[in-house]
Amino acid sequence: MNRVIGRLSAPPTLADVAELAGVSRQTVSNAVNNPDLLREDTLARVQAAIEQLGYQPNRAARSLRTRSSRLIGLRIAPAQEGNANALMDRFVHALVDTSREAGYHILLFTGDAEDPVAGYDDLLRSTAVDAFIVTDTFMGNPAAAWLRSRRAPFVAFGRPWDDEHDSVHPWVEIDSAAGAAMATGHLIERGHTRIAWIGWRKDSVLGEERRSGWTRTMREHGLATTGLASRVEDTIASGRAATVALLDEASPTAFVCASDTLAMGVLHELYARGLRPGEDIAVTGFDDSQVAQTVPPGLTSVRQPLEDAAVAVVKALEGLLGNPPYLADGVMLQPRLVVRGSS
Amino acid sequence: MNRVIGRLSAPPTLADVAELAGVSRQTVSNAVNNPDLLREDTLARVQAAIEQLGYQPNRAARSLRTRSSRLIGLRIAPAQEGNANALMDRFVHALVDTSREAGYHILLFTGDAEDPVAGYDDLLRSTAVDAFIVTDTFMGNPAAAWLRSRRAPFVAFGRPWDDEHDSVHPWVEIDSAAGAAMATGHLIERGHTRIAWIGWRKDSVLGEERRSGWTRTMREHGLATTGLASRVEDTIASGRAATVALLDEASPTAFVCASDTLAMGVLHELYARGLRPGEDIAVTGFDDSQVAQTVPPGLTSVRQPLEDAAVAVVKALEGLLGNPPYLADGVMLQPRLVVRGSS
DNA sequence: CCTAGGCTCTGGATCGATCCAAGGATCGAT
DNA sequence: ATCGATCCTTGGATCGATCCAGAGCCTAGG
Repeated sequence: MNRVIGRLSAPPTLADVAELAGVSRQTVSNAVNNPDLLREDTLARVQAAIEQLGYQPNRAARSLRTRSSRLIGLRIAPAQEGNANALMDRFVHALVDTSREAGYHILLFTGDAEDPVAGYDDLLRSTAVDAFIVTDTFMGNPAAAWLRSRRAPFVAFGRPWDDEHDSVHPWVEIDSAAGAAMATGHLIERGHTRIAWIGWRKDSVLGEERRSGWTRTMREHGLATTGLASRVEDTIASGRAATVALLDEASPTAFVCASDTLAMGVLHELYARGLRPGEDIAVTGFDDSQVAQTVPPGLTSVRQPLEDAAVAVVKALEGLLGNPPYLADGVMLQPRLVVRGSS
Repeated sequence: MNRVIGRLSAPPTLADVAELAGVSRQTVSNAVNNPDLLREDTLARVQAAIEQLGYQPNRAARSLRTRSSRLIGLRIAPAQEGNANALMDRFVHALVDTSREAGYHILLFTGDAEDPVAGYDDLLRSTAVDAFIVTDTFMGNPAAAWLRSRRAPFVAFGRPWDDEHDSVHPWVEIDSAAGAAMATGHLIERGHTRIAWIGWRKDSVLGEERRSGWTRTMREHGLATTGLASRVEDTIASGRAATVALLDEASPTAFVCASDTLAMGVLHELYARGLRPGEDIAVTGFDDSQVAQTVPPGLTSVRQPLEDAAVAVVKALEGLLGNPPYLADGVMLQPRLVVRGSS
């Protein structure tokens, strides 16, 4: 059976529109890009022709001439399973929405596990994207330093990770310490005094940042922190192990965790002991993941304003790619606490 | 303070390579696209020049000439919160990985809520992408029918949704009925006989599909289904309400759910009643979401082979975009059951 | 009446890669 | 030595949009 497979019929070009409207190509181009250069009646005629033919500029041709693709590269790290972090998903959605309004599309890519820079390099050299958004900067992301050395435009979601305070690229960050402080303050309000911290290992800048929010708030209220902190890997098993140790040695009545994953570790141990979160022991997480939203009785969690972050990122991108280019200031956003049954 | 903002220095062009290697542009082009047309020593010389300059073909120029962008459009629906479905995330990851190997990149876009076709139309008319991947076909997605009418190449993740058995586009689907059957069979093995079903409303084709897996398996084992089925919205609250009704009226000892979200509804009610999932009442979900993986004591769930699905989708795409184009057959993949504490 | 200057509009060149048709080199056979 | 065939290489045209320089028209001012 010989069946014709769908192929696009050739779309109309600028020249087609020009002919129909009885003007030159350049005039049509102006109608699209600089409408105020045209006389009113000409503009109307051209727009009618555009409408009639359903004309849209060919992206490849435009991109070739203007040397800009209106695509933004976003590298996505391998999906992690067995934890509760689905931050990226929400951020990507927000980003796609926001950048569409600014006339940009998001191009996804991955790289080798070995060479974190490979994917960036390819896209850069083939001039496939105008800029990048770099997300996991807190881990000392080598891609960012590399991009900077290549003078490639990019915006970091996360503050500059190195000592260089004189940052040469825009960044957007969410105030993690404030988030942890909120969670801690909330538990104190509820009458807790022995509040434990379960966070990441000391080499995580972001982890230490979040921890400082807990430490600060405890201190402000004259509460002791000694023996109440634990720093582990970001897995459920580690969170659970930390819970066991803390419960047995320091008998806290509440846990503030650096991630929803760790908080789930706490919930696992409570479940095993037949304790009820929110009634017997309070727990808070970080990220407001779907897990936090759905686990019974609901996990109180620090929600990051990813939608606002996306807006700020895109705004910074527009600055970078604008003419003249403009280097936007760093932006610090405030998270908020979503209170649920676990506290 | 006047600081130079990063701009890319102009990348080398084909002509640059040609000059360095002492050959013509076309020869360099052949070295890249049809290496076997060159004599061995010429090829080596050109490749050395390419290496030395770090040359990569300009995507815009290539795309303009060949009328193909090597980009695949993927529309992402607005992120849904408060449920447990994070299917898309895993699928997108798998897709990005797989399509990279095939030389494609994934372009994300969204559309208006009102006009589901708008985003497709723009990308199509501006020849921004070579093809689309359409994901939510089971809901009677109008985009698919529209794409077909425009003769635009696309692959559906999900079977053709309408009556037209003579499908004119490739599809990849996961055998939902088999998944539900697995879950049901697993519970029967564990000794359950009164196994309830909580699924989606009757107008969901996919929902009825999954339900049939439960019905069939129950029947095969001579078990009654009367009064044991419930069809509701895909929310935690609905799932919980259905659980209440079923527990009170039909006293099942196990629940098979059409989604992890509904299963979480069951867990919520069990939690409220002080019942322990897996010990007092067994529960299974669908999709193996992060929620299923992390909720204590773990939710048994049907895991879809999204990585395999991505591979099949990309293979079908390569067929569609190949020369000559080839219309791949529909592919049906089998899910597997991930057993956890809830059963 | 003439010209300067503003407003519109135009045609040719250009971006960088690939398609195409034809040119040159090489080789064996006659 | 000549010819044809094969293999490799080449310059010009092309994809569709935008940049650029300048042409035509009109009005205001001298």
